[in-house]
Amino acid sequence: MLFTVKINKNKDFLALYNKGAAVSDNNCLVYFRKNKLPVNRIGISTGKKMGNAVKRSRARRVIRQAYRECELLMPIGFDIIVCARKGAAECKSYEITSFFRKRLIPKMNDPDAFKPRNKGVKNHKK
RNA sequence: CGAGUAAGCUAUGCGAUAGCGUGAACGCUUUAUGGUCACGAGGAAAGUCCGGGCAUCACAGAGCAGGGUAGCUGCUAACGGCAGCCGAGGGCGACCUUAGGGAUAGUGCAACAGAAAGAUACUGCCGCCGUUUUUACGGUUGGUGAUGGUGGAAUGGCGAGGUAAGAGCUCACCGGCGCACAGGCGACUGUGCGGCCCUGUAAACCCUACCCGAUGCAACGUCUAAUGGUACAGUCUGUCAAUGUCUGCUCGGCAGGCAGCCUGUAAUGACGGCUUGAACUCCCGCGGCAACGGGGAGUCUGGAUAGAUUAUCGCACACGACAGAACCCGGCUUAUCGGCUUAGUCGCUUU
Repeated sequence: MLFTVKINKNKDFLALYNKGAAVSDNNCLVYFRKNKLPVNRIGISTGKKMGNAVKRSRARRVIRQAYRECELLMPIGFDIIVCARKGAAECKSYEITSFFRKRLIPKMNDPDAFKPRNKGVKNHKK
């Protein structure tokens, strides 16, 4: 992968869960956030809810393949975390690719993408 | 042909495009990197239930406690594994199952039922004595031992003899126990003799024999940036006398706590450990019933580190189960769509 580093620190994962913007469908849930670096950083999370080790590996591979296909289209300078959901083990990789293209990339390019989400959360609490 | 038994093999295949990890040589002044070639999950990789290797330690040693194993002989690095055999049980048979030491070392328990779950007693049977015509009733009495609806289990079973009534009291057969002899490395088997003391339970405590230090690769080792005196370690000095640790306890050993000075180290990251090993394949007029051992030739073919070993499409058919290495081996157990091979057994039909 050309412009991409892997995320392997629990600290980074927690920061994204709390402060990142999110997009989701049945197969996966994506958090993202600007990181002020010249590269993208990606992490893939497959929890035990997914199933056994074979299913989790399958989900991880499909997501990685989808990311690879979309990589050149993405803006640079983001942290991204993809959490696999139950559908990810059975679906084809182009399903996730199209999800990335139609939903995720437009939002990443939108400068106001994650401001409204934070406000929205606060408003719900009030 | 059908039914059944045992052992073993296999684990969708092929192609196209794109991509990932490791290694090799090549290209480039070097780095970055580039294309090329080779290789890249399993029979259970799983559960983590046993056994080892390897590593570390505040490991002297002894005893007790604790844990494990439990027919015999062998195999093995070792085992709770495997092989062969013995005993017991099941099947017409091929064959299968077996947590299979000790109940005369001791203690405990045996609900309900039943007279009784150690045995003394009660009830019964018979003798004797007394009362009485007999029957029957009674006894500070003697003998006897299993008749007593039960129960998982009742003093070996069953038959005959025997007797006042009975009883292994005697006898035949069967079963158990002990001793002797014979066979076997041994578990054990066979034969003979003997007397009848011997309820079950040890996945109840316990006894006997043998074995066991703890922790696991996030073990452990090497190198290193920055900061600050934060944490840890060490020497020395002063002071305190309680504590920690060696699986638990005892003896015993080892280490001390606090303050000050000085010296050093660690956190982070990288690399090693990390894959050549009790390895795999083939062969032998090799040894052994076998597990296994010996010899010869050849191969080396996962080593990731947020974790590579794939994604998408097409074709074929029997429409694809369970399932993904994380230090490495030997087993066990559990999950599993199907397909195939070999060797015995029983039954039927035909010749």
